[in-house]
Amino acid sequence: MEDERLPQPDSDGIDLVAVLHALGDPVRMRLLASYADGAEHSCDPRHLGLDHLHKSTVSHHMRVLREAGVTSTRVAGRNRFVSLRRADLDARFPGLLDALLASLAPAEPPAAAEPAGEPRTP
Amino acid sequence: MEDERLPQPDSDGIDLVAVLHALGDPVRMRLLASYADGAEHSCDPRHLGLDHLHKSTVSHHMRVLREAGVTSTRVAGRNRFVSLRRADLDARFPGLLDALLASLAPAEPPAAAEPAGEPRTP
DNA sequence: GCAACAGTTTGACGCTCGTCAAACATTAGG
DNA sequence: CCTAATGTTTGACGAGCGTCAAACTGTTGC
Repeated sequence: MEDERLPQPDSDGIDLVAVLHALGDPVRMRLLASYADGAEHSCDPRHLGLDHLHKSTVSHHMRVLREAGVTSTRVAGRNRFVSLRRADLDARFPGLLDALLASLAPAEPPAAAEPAGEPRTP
Repeated sequence: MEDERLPQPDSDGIDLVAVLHALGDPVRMRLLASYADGAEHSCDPRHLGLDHLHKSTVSHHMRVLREAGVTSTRVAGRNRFVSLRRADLDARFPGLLDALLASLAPAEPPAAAEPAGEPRTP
């Protein structure tokens, strides 16, 4: 048994209000931004830009996201791999995830038109 | 002075997390559904399908929505007229409102194929 | 085995939230 | 004026949330 998943609501059991409530927190929104790449992520706060938070706090937030149906957690050995349930969310709330992710990443499109004189975010 | 508005964040001051937090409550989501028609609505619980709630509770919920930038409240005499800030929300979070409203009204498109035997919502 | 690792669970703390009830404006009508 | 109508504000209460710290579970590697 190397591919078990932590308990989560099934696709049509995902409730919109529960999703919005889960996402109505800055930390969990940051987590969503991390998961937006579609890849699997560990739970270590340092891998998530959340150094300032205790690991039990991060664990709590990830449980909230999972129980709301936003994420899925795969258990492999002593690691947990968390990923976004994009297909399920898109099926149940078409366009919602796209709108959310587009809204929280507004500082990217210009693609570095600067003359490389002073990199602003090294 | 008959067209004053209660304090509200200006368009670019609307925060996504605050909006999601405001909408992460069943009562406020119901209010959003009522406001989806774009019209102005009174604050009376009985006009909003919220008979079971005290008017002060409804007043509180509407304050939360307004302070999050979701709604706007116009004061006219002893009435308050609340409406959705659709243009501002669409400008700041394109597609979000449409996705939300589409997701919470999944029982309408068939256009009443019933034999009109029992009108469900008189 | 055993110690280090990756997360979870439990308990505690302060803070916020949703709700009601009562008191308080402010306006409209007789 | 006095009263009714429409909401808002304040105070109280219980429930839930976000955070940390410490104890715990299960896994990997030596």
